Amino acid sequence: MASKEQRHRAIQEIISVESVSTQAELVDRLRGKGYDVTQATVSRDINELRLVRVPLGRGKHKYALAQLELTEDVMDELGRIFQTFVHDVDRGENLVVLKTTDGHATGIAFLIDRLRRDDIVGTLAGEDTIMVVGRTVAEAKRLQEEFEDLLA
Amino acid sequence: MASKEQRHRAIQEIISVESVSTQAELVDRLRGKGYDVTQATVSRDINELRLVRVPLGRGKHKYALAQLELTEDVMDELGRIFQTFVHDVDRGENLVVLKTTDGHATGIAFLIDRLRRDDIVGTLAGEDTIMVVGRTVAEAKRLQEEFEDLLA
DNA sequence: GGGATATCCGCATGAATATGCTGAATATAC
DNA sequence: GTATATTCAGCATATTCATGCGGATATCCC
Repeated sequence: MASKEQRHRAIQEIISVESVSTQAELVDRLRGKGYDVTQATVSRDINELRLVRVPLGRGKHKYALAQLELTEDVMDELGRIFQTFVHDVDRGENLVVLKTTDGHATGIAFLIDRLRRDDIVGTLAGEDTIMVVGRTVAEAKRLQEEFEDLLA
Repeated sequence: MASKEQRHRAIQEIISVESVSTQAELVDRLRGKGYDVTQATVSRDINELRLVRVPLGRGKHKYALAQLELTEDVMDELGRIFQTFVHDVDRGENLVVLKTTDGHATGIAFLIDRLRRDDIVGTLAGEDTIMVVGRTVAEAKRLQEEFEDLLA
């Protein structure tokens, strides 16, 4: 018997390949692949998979994979990680310097990069040090404060 | 008279601050701010703003700003990073092992974690090695293939 | 001004989605 | 084994959302 998990994968595959605009349509596609389910089940699947129905304008819609990283989430995660691995925040002009547990600088720098903030020009990571290059001194100052808040 | 554009701004502000789960609720909030509209209008606004209703599990939902990066993007980025830093992919049962340029394992492992894939139980990173724990051998096998494809 | 055209939005309703309830299947405990 | 709990999914329906239509107001051109 086709498991729920398999069906979930099938759904993700379908919506990432073709453009599905309603659950009824998704039911059709699933039936085509041998998953005989109803709209109710698909609705629950969509909930569990956290899929979103994105409006495309002119009344069109399509289902899409939920964005896994909302900026808030990244900040949340960054918060947790900061408390664990970051020991110190300092700054010289527009350069914010973070001291981390040995070996974790690169990982944290990756995460910071992923924020894609306009006020961050880029990051550079060594073994236990990250340099975050702010666009301006003022922006770096604000950044420093934000980072410090994460530590608190 | 309050313009449509102002109302659009108000909507974006509302949903980014509080958790709005239905259009009716959004109508209430808007009325509280002096925008006297009906659900129909809000529905049209949501379409124009391309807002999505994200399932949060247990039947809860909230409206959110359209998401800019879909999972595909993360995979794209992972692809670029893999080509630069990952040298080898191997596997023993349900453990996929990645060999990376020295010092980059942690960073890449962070990124893999962020995919939050159901088929990945977790990752463990050393200096130049990442172990990705697959949920099953079959899934790990598929993962290995995916990773290898990224290298190609 | 007045007619033509376009935008906006409410109403009513149709379309789409979510869910309470139930029974069946499966896992877990005894 | 049987008993008990949990998961799963269908049905019927409630809830939520989208939209055709028409009226109101605005805009432009003559």
